[in-house]
Amino acid sequence: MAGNTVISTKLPVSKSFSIIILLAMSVFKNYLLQKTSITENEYSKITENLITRKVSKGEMLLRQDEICSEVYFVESGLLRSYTIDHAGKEHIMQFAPDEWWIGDRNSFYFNEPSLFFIDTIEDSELMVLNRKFFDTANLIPSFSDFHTKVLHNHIRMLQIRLNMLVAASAEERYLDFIERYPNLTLRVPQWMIASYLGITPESLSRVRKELARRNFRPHS
Amino acid sequence: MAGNTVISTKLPVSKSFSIIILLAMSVFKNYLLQKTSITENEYSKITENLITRKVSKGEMLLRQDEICSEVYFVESGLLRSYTIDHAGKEHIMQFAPDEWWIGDRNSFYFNEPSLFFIDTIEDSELMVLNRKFFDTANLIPSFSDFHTKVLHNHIRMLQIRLNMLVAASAEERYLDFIERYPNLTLRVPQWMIASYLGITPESLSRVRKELARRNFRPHS
DNA sequence: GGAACTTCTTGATATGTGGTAAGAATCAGG
DNA sequence: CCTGATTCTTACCACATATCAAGAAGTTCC
Repeated sequence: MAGNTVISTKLPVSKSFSIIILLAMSVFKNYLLQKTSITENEYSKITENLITRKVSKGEMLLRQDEICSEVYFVESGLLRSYTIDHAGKEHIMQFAPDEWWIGDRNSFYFNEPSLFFIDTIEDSELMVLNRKFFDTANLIPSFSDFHTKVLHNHIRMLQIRLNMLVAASAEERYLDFIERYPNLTLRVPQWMIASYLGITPESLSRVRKELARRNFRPHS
Repeated sequence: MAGNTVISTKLPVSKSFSIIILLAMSVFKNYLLQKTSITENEYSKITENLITRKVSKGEMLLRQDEICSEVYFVESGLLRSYTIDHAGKEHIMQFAPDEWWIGDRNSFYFNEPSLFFIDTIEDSELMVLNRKFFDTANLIPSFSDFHTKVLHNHIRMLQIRLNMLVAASAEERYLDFIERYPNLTLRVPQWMIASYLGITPESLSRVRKELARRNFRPHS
């Protein structure tokens, strides 16, 4: 991966040092220690029975109507969750690149059949979080607070998307997407972006053509 | 209200007794004692500085770009939250009838400018919940757990709506709405339901006409 | 390196929902 | 109870996006 290449080039000592440290611990550990004030000890304790899982592109991790018994923290790679409607069409609910969480929170929390499918768009490494992890970790106030924050972030994302869907045109939604997720724009096939935006791939292609005609350049 | 009328009719002693108790305490107290395992003492403590607020139909409680510093628990009445797009059109995000919560959770939690407006559709009585209330109440594990549950419910509602918007036609969304919220269907003006569904009032009128033509009867 | 598949584009046409406008029905307030 | 305001309906036309179909470009894999 990119990180390894960086190591082998000459860097100021302090910087390469910190990168080594970062590689030495798991992405999840680094993430949690940074976002919360839990100690290394506490981290070891709550994660002692956890496993990371390598999944290759296209693997399915959750199907509609199954109970979601694991939430994933993406250490590397890219996942998506999506529904399939009665006409057999997919509708992407969420993308989850590095350092994002993915899972059907309702299914996980309420033990209900899941509304959606989850699979991988790229080869990925996941930290697999089960109910026991959340039960234990939530006893630590710092984690619990952070978890509440994650839930609020999720609500925000959903609200913004809902509002875009009812208030904005396909073109506006696309422009919003590439501004909000510039890296996803490059990593994700166009038809998936279309699905996320709630339009067909053909329509997105036309939107892009029209933007090109008007000489639109992203990030300029 | 309906409850008072019931009292004056003859009921088995135990039932009328419980109704009197219920009327004697605030709706919010009854709700919390029922949904959580907090004690009366704890309830008194966390609510000692709270006020209830009577608001008449049409009053605005939050405007776009303001910081949402209060979350409301609806004791009676009906509220809505909505955005206004660049063309000046309203898009209803949520209805909040009796025993629902309403507020901009992100604005409240992250201290950000709110995305939406909140006003009353009917004369209402609200329990006004401020940050201090949540800070104190969340120290009680039973409340904190329940609050997490409320957040998950909110996420579920948003996800289902998002999915309906991208996966279902206007007619399907309307049928889903009247099944999911039969009482709202009667209390809320049709143009607001249209707004909630993401269509124009004219379109909803046509959807209903078409359903009538096909002899559709709700709840049959 | 070529075959098979997937993705993206483009054109022609269809469909669902929107916009405008007008009238009917219903509601609210003095 | 009457008057004005709001809500709902209907008709006609417009427009955004969907659908279908075909071909081009790009990717994957043996």
